[in-house]
Amino acid sequence: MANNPAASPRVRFAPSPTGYLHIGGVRTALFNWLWARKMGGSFVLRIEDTDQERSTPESVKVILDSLRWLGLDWDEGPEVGGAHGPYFQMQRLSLYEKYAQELIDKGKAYRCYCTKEELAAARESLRKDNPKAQFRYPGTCRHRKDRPDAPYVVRFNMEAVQREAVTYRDLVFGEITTPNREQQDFVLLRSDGVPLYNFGVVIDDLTMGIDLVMRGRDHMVNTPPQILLYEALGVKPPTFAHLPMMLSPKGEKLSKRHGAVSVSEYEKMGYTPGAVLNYLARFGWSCGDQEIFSLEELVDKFSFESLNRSDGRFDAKKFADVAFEHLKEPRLTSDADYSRHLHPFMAARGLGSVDEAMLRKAIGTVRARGRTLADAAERIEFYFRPVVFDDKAKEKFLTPDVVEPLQAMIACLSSLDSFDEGEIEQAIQQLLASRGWEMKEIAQPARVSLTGQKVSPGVFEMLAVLGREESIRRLRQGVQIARGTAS
RNA sequence: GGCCCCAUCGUCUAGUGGUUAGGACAUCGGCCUCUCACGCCGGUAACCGGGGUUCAAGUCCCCGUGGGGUCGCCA
Repeated sequence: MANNPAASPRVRFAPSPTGYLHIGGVRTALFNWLWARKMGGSFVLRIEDTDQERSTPESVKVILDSLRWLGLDWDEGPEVGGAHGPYFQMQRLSLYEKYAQELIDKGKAYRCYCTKEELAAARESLRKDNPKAQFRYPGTCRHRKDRPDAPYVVRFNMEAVQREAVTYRDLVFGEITTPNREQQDFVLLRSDGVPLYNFGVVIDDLTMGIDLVMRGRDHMVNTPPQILLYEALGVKPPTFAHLPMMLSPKGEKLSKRHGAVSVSEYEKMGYTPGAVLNYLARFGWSCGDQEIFSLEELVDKFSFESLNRSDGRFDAKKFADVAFEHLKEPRLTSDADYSRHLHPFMAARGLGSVDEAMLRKAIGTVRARGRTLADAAERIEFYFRPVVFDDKAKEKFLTPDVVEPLQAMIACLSSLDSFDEGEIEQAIQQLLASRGWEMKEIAQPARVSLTGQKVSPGVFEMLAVLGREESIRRLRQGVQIARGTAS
């Protein structure tokens, strides 16, 4: 691309606090964050709370918490402050007022006294006369010289724009040209002085020194009027980069109808932040054939050249696989991180405090099995509580004929010097060889004794995690059941 | 409908004029094996259509077609 981004960019993520943090929004935030981190720039968080109908403080908290959980830290914004604050638009109203006045003074904007009702009526009558026509504000108040004592909005004056079209170079899509006849005298300030999206964004990006605006392609249509606004103010517009959209599996706009779309839902399902970010990063961006990335790798490898232009469809199965890959690989989720992320899921099962050293060893035995943290917690809990027997498992595998092998196993384990997995396996294999038994004969009885279930990690690795004392205790219990002397 | 954008397996994508069109997920076989997994091996599967340009086009151009975005005192 001819337009090179600045060396030390100032980028921003500007969500509106009207609900949860949408994964599409996370992807936008991620790409901005990656670029800032890679280039040593600044990632600014700004809250666009000008929709007073829908904005709530709870949503602000949810969004901030989600970003923190993901690890997308912001250099300036709510709670951390910064030199360009405040970072809530509703606290910047005087700024918008000031710039609006400047535009009015220059003849680039004007007060419009038309009421919503009048506009709605005009829209309606046009629709009746010519259903195909598109309503545009006719500029009724453009040249009014009087200043009635009535509510007004401030509108941009397209008449003051000389050029026929706006052309800009998008970092992803290349040169984009939009004819100005598509624009109209759009509203800058509402009658209550609160700015509309396009005006608020421009004034904030300008005053916050944002030099690269990276956002979803659904905003591409906002770029020309925003550029017109920068020009009317006599300043150079930032560079723009639009991202292809993430659509639903059916190709529609992604919404809650299509499953989980809020980050917190993935947190609850037991996906790690790294996995969420990984999946989202590979959506519209690629790096050769590599699929799995750590956050550090993403920072290192992100570039605009490898951003895609076409929209894609969200694929929950692929996402689930990425989540699993991250849990399997200690490089991506260390034992410490695994343990930390697993904690809430253990707590939910009443295991809020377990021995950390044992937990970490246990994690090693479920990494290749637990597809989510929730799943892992379920698979791991037997280590930390008395055995709960599955009736069918007990009936099928703890029968009188397994008493002897189980007892031999107990004796064998009792005689070991150390109790690590390798040594256990070696000793048991020797036992099997000497008696002419096969592993498959004793594996299920041992497994059911140790876990109560038919499905579990490998017998040797479980013994090593449980330790000699607990292992023998559970095996003895198995023997008792097999003998029929216990139920 | 106007304007803007996009177009490689079902999905995410590699590919920057010359490839048996590669990888991943999903799917289907098989192997490994103490259960379940992991892992490994292999199969099915794609350049939207039509015109150009070129010795040569998935790659460049044009036109269709299809899909998406957007047309508020929402963001």
